Amino acid sequence: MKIATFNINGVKARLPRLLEWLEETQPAVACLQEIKTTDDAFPADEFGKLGYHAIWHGQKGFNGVAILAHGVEPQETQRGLPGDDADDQARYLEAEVHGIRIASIYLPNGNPLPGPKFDYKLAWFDRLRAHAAQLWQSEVPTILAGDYNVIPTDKDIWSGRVIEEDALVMPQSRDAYARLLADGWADAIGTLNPEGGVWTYWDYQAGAWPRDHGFRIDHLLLSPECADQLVAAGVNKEHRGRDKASDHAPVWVELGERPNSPR
DNA sequence: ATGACTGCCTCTGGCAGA
Repeated sequence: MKIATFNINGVKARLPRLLEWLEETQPAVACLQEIKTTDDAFPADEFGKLGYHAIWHGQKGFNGVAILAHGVEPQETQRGLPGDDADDQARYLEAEVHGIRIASIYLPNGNPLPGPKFDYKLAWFDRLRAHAAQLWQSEVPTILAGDYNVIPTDKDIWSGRVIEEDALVMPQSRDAYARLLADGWADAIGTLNPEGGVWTYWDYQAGAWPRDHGFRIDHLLLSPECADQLVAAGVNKEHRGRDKASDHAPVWVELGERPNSPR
């Protein structure tokens, strides 16, 4: 079963690209971020034509997350990240699909820093870790998928020098991400590509795409029950090069019986 | 090279993104 995450940078502007990606790669579940639409304008019918059921958490103008599931209704388990009643940004949605709990996460960017946006990012990270610990205790197979807005190490960016003062690489951001991994969550792409060099984002500016000046900020973190089932993971890089593409590429994991696992 | 883009909701320019 393939589970994917895709920061689409506007579900309405990106709809043809998104639909063709679903048709071509056929993920069982797709987590979307930055849908940038209010709930009433979410194009659920278009996904329905391809057999996908959807839940979504929208917001006017920016942010917004969704979960699509092929042939089955996602069973929503959480809308909005717990831990701060004053936080009204649409950045977290969670559902159970085929017995797997799946979160679609759009972690705050955090720039500029220092300042309230960076503080919000770090506080959001703390809340995510606390909620993830609760999910862990439930022992339901879980995948925390989305745009974490963290470049985990210098192996995850084309050049470590270019954005050294950026919220994506600051030690506080990297430490917060590392704490999730230390809690036991497995970074699927990172685990299978220890040498690094895998990108999920290329800026629209400065010829970043044709020069392959990218970095890795979209992650799928797996609970042990899911990590044991991990057979492959990758990036649909080619989709980044198409007309009117998102600045992110889709990232996916394939779960199933591992051929070498003991019976 | 100090440059370079894109979407959104219009206050069609300012904000947000990364």
